[in-house]
Amino acid sequence: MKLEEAIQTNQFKDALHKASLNILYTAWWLKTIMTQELKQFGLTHEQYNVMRILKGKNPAPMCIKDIASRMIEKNSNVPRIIDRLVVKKLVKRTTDPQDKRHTVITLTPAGLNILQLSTLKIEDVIGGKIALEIKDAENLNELLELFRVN
Amino acid sequence: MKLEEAIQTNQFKDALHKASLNILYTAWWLKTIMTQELKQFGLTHEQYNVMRILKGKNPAPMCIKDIASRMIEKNSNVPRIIDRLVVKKLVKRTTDPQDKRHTVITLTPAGLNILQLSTLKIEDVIGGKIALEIKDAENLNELLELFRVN
DNA sequence: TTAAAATAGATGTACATACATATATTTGCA
DNA sequence: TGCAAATATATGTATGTACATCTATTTTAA
Repeated sequence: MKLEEAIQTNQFKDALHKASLNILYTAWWLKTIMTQELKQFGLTHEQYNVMRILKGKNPAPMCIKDIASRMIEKNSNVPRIIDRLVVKKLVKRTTDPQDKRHTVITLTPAGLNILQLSTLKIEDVIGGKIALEIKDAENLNELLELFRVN
Repeated sequence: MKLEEAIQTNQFKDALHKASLNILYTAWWLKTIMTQELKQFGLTHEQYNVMRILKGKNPAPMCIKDIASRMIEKNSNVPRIIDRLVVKKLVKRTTDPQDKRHTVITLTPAGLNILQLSTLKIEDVIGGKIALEIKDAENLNELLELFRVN
């Protein structure tokens, strides 16, 4: 859907203003697709994101701070997202005996399993819904980096 | 800041996967800048967005549904955002006598004033922080539309 | 003409963000 | 050594999203 149709307006100050709204809308659109797909696994987008980060180091554990530094949304309250994953027994939380300030988190086998299943599904859907050539994706990445310059 | 640095990884499946994360991160980055600037006016990003939508029809009132249809995030709970603007006396809420199902909202003079001040500030900051040529912005808009095709 | 369906909005709950503050532990230095 | 500062995490509150459900009003069609 075109942006103008999605937000029922074509009153943009200029192309930069429109690009700002377009980025916000596209991010919402993408999150919504992922949220829909993750529902069948009982996961939220953010819980999935934390689990993917954990998988990057698996089977080694990660502390809260290291997880947080890899989150897309930098103000994510990681301890509380972990709370919910612990309740579902998808991760395990223990205190690092080397430094008792650290809470260390590891994926459980059940967590790893559900992560693999949901990742297959997500990649399937993303690949199927998003029809962007490699060349265009690379170009998009460059423009987004430029957008954030400074 | 480069995406790789921002989320402390360079493990992307392909350019499309990277673009997805890049869009989510850039949206978060942009919202954060706006949130910072709006703080001095006691507004959140979403409250500001609702007020801008109201300004588009000002001085005519808008009903909740019409406001919602123009929101970027389509699941925004508009009645509750309005609640907070009413408390701050930035908008007025009345029932439409023509159709009592409709709640109609208008900007107050105070609301219009704060909107104008905050818009000046926002445009200043956006213009100052985002160094994207018109040509690049147009290109970015095209790629985002392509990203959402289907 | 009146009862069912549609429409508009309000409200409840779970989860998340933004941010301030509190607590526990470790480090560093006088 | 011992205490202040730094570090890591937890927790409280306001706001917002996602979504289900409830209420009030209007439209519709038998």
